[in-house]
Amino acid sequence: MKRPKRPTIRDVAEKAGVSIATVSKYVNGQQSFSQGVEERLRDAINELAYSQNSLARAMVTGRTTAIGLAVMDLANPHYSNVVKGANRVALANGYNLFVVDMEESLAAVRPLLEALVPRTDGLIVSARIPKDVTDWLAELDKPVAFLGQPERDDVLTVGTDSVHVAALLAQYLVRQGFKRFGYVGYSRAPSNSDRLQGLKQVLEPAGVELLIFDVDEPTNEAGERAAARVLLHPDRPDVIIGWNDLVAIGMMNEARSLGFRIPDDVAFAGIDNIPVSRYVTPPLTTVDVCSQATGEVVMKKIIALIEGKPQPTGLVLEPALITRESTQRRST
Amino acid sequence: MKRPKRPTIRDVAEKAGVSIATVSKYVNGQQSFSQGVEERLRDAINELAYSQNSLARAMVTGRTTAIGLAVMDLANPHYSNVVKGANRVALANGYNLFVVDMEESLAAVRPLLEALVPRTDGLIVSARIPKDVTDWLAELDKPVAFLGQPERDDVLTVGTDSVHVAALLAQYLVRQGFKRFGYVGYSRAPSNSDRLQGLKQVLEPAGVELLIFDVDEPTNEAGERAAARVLLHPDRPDVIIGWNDLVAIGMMNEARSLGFRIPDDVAFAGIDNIPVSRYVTPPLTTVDVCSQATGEVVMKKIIALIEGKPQPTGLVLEPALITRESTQRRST
DNA sequence: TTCATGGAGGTAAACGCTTTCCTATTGCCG
DNA sequence: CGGCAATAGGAAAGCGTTTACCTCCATGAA
Repeated sequence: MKRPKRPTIRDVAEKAGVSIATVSKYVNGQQSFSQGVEERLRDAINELAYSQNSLARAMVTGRTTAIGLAVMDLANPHYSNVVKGANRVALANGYNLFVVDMEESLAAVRPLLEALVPRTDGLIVSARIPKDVTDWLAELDKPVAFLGQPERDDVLTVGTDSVHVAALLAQYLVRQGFKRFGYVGYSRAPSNSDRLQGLKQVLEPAGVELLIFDVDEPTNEAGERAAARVLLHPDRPDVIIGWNDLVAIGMMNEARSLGFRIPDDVAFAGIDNIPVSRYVTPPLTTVDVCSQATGEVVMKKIIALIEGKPQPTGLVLEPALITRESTQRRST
Repeated sequence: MKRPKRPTIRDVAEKAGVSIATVSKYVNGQQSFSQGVEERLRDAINELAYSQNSLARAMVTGRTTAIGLAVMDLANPHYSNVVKGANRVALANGYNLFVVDMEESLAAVRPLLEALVPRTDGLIVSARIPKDVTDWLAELDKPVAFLGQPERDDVLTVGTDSVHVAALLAQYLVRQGFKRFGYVGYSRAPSNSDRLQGLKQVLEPAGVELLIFDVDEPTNEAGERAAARVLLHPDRPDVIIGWNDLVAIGMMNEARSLGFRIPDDVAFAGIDNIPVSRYVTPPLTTVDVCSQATGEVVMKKIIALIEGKPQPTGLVLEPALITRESTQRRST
């Protein structure tokens, strides 16, 4: 269909009657040229629609001007926002951002990253990948940053403190007068135990019950499936905290189908503050984990690292409690 | 910080005491080896933690086993789903998918794509990019596919028919008895006029009014901003169609804040059937545009193209009307 | 007129790999 | 034990660039 091979620097040189070195210098704006040469070069490039082969360039310079960002699930708005933030900063600094979706398939993650590494100057990887892969990445010859909770203290990690996030939410809910807490976690995430710790830290001293449930994926659908299990529990919670907003929203929806009034029969809260949490009914109480800022910060840091400026390895962002109607009882 | 240069095939060859050709053959499993060599190779590779430099490989083979997908806005769940579909198919076929977010910044799109082209075996680009870029892409030496409405008939394009999508929705709404239609479009998208055409095609014969408004970006926020303009119009519509679900949801939310009852005072419908449209209150009537299937289909086709199997250039998916409560009046 | 100066433009090596084409060794059969 | 095919392993070219280094010519100062 499209036979014509891409033109190379050699084609341009030939057409313009100069050496390839000259073309290279012209394309990269490295020196000035006599009027004749400059003109011929410009014409040749336009006629051939030449553009640099970034692969070949990267091979010799060792720089790709690209950064890779590997996330667990692009369909999760939390990650979409991280990507947004990262992308803006990358573009503003002249880097391209290549995003790859690991699809929660932890097994296949290594080859995927191996393919990504040589194509980029630095990598941002969402945590929650196998330890051996983490270690391999950390030993790499190029900067790597992680999203989430630090697993090693010698590598750049950006995120909020899960313990703190959970505690923040629990404190507020206790103050609201809730007595029986349900937590629907995602045990495959390492930070699940941190969140539990944060909850217990607040709930135990307050003498409040905590029932723990689990979902097998952090999605709306999993939340819907989990809802009945939680709501029909003999000791039904009066407030349910979802692993994230997606799970909480799924549960809340199902709860309504089952005839529960929210928040009066049962209240819900999530974590992440994804955009839609404002739009569901009732609007969802949640904790803002600075998704977009995370992307921005991690990108700034990794660019600094790429450019040889050493950076502190850990960076924790301050979460913010977002209270909405899903936890505000009229009686209170 | 991380001084050690990545090991190359040469390091492995040296350590194992063989030639680099042998290492290459081993790594790519191209021939059998004597026991001694095989063992030394395996050990050397493990000890050095060697992995191929995919850039160098791509240079010589001319194949990257990667596909690029450039979308307008990754934060739009419609695109997230396209990506999901595409990613699954890519992975299943041994390709990596690199996603880039063009951020609606049409000006900077050309350099971005120029960087992407040499790094991939094929490109999928969401339509709505400048004509000259489209043409440049179409002339490329590698397969390109577009998402959306075909702008040229010699290049693979996958999507739903915008005229049809709009008509489908309009038909249903007319049948529901709505009399004054509002349409809040996104005029910067070429398909906006197709949608208008689809609406008019149905509404004019039915003798139904159509008021047209515009948003400057297809987001929740833009919907919220537009809502007042539409709702306070002297000739207020009894049903409002948003450019997409995001806009519709934003408007609906604002409408409720303004005290309108939905759908009794004013009904809303969107387009795309993004996941959250089920979870808002009331659930949003919309048209499913097969986001995920679009991704799957376009990826299958482009892989076929890469592997030399010619494909039909156009492929239109059948949209499906999704009726929900946001347009179901109790009175009806 | 001469000679240093500087800048335009060229030559060739190198980046890390694959692949074609050889060579040399092995195993097998008669 | 001789001869042949089969096959393990190596040498070298080449993918499209950049870049260090070199040459050459024009310019200007003495």
